[in-house]
Amino acid sequence: MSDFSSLSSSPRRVRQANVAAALQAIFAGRQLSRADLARQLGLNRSSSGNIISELVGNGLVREVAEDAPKPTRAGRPGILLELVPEGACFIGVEIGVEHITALRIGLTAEVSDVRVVPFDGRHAPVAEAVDRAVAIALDGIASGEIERCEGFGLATPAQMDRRGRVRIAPLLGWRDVDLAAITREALPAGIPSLVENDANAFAIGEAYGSRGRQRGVTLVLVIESGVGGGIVIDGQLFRGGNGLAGEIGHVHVPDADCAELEEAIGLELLLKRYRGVAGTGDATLAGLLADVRDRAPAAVAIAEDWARHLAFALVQACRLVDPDRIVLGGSVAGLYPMVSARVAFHMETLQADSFPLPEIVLHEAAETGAAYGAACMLHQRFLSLENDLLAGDAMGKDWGNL
Amino acid sequence: MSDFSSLSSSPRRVRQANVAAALQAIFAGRQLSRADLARQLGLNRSSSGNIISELVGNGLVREVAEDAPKPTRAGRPGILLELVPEGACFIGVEIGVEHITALRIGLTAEVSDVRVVPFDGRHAPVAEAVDRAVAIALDGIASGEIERCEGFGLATPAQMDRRGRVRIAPLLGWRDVDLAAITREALPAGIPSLVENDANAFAIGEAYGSRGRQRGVTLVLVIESGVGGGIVIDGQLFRGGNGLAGEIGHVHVPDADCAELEEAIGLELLLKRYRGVAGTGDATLAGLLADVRDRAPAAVAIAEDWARHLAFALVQACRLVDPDRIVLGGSVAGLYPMVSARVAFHMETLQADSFPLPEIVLHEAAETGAAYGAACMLHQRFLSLENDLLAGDAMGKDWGNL
DNA sequence: GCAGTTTGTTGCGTTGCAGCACAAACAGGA
DNA sequence: TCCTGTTTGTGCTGCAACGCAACAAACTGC
Repeated sequence: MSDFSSLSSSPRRVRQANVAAALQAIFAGRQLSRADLARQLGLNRSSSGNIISELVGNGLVREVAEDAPKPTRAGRPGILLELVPEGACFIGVEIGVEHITALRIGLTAEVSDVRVVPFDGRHAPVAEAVDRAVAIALDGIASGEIERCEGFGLATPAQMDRRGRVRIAPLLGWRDVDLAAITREALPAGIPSLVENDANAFAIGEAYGSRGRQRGVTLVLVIESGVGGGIVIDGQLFRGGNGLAGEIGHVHVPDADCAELEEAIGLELLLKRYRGVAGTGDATLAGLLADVRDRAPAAVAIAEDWARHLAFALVQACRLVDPDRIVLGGSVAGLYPMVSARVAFHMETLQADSFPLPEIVLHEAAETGAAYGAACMLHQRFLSLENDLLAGDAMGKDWGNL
Repeated sequence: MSDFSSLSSSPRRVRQANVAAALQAIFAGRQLSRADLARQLGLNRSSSGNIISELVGNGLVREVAEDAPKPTRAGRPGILLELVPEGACFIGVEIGVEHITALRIGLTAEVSDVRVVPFDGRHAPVAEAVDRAVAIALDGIASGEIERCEGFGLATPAQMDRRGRVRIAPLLGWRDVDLAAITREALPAGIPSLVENDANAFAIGEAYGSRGRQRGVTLVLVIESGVGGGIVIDGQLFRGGNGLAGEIGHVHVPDADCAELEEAIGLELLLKRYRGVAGTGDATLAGLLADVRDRAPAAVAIAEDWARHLAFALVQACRLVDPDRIVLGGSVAGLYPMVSARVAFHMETLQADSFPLPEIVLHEAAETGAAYGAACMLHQRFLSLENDLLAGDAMGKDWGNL
């Protein structure tokens, strides 16, 4: 039976919606006056002021101290408002194959602390890994301000449904575990938690980093040993029916010896081919990148094949998903800037009709991307249904895993 | 600059949202009592009754006349409510290559009138085609009740952006025309209009037909000479960045002589191969279907290749879009029931990991699918921001093309 | 016939926004 | 320097819409 209650509203919910909209608008605009806010929200100035006074009282919003850069317009200048960075904090953690990465963001979604701890994810039972992640996060990252902590997000290279149950995580050796429940139990009571696939989290983080939800469709690829992917539509993660949408790594590419994109452009094949031409044993990604940069013919040939395969898969994705932007992340994506022209060439050749090709960009700070994205998902939730702080009752606080 | 006004609310908007939610709930549930509605909407019974009395006054909702099937439960039985089919009407028209199809649906989204008129779309200027479509719709379909007409939707085999500007329509010979504007001008003032790609409209219609917006992801294929496609997410059409999402017809399939799905499973190749084996000249789709049904070996071979290619493309789509359901429409899809086992077999083989395959269904009534979908899009809009009838001002009535 | 249950309606109270008025703060011109 | 025009922030009043409680009505089952 369908539930339409989310569509209906009551006076309480009206206020809740407006408070949330106000927070999102300030987050997106960085600095706004009460009058600006009223215009953007379509509210009266008096209502805007009322909402702001409430948020200031809660310590989430403050007036900007120095008002030096007066834009010198006619009329009384407004008092600019901004989010208080310390007003809330959100923790994002990634359990990877070799590291646990933990970081903290504030209300402005800027990173205030990062820790990267070596961790052998290949031989770690679920409970142990989660306990370790929680310990790193709570003891190190959020030591002083657990009372302000509004969420704990966990990103892992695992295929899971939208309720946070892991179907399979080949890299970590997990299978059929309820990661959401395990995480919930490992945390102190009262901290909302969330678990997500690492590529999906990465995708959200990339789209979210630049000031809140932006319109449009973004396809994100994370290229390491495997190739993960995620799709973000208007700032919301698109999971598909089984939480597997965007899994571009398993898309077919036409080649003699490798059928899937993951095998064709992943780290393994790259190093295998590089070992064949580099001669000496220590063939690393850094070495390959350097050789390509120096235009060593054998390395360039490897890179051009990489570009061709990548372009082919991207064109398939454009036809099905039609993204505005494609973001490349992961260490192997470092190859892209040197062959971006080749990628564009192949894509244009394949796109028979002259349709606008999406913008392709390289993501920096790829190491912390997934953890940052997990934190951003909590931040996004906090700003969209900000309520319990104000209303006092617990409605909504217990948001499942989604 | 982003606009957050859609997120904020005011008493006016509260009522508007609740009225819309009520209409949607009644539409989805067919027959509800005031108390049922209150429960589904999370409102008080008094508010529910208030909203209903307003809707009854507007002629959109009525009490069910015969209350014969008493479910005999404890307590006073509720008075069931239903939508008034004649409360509003929506017109959907498809301009095809050979026909113009026009139909009318009422508030219950059931078709009340259909006309199919021969029309040579290959040599028709835009303005002429649109004028013809409008004439058929207004004179024939909506003759008596134009005052109740709440929308005119036009579906065409054209690639267009979300503002209704056609980039190119190869089958109709159009290029760079503002179809939305032309349609708006061809209509009498006051009738909201909407234009949409035919495959997209078909997709919406399929997902919408069974009682309002349903959750989940549906991928729709329309297989004729070409292969069109559309994606519906939670009842909303997903257009992608340039309005090209779901264009599965251009996905690559690995084969010697045809590179794209459209060529591999479209009508042309099918008939070409069938001509080669059937001997005599009049090779039709109906003949092929009959031969396959009779297990004629040459025809079965053609059908099995068709199944293999289709399965390959569907698996690619599953990896990127991950739909819950796949719907096959168009005349060529009639081949599917005879080879569904082959399709399933190939898909399972390709899906190395044992992930749940989506349900695949055949769509009936494919001829009127696009026109019906266009009408459904208007119906959907009417039910989601039903306002001007009640509020009196024109806010929202002028919904652009989207 | 009576207890128990569910429904539809009415009146009252509360919440939250809009509209209006007004003081404050600034730019520009006489 | 003063005055006009403009924009901002803040009270105050009114209104729209919902929740709550109470009650009559309608039905089942014992």
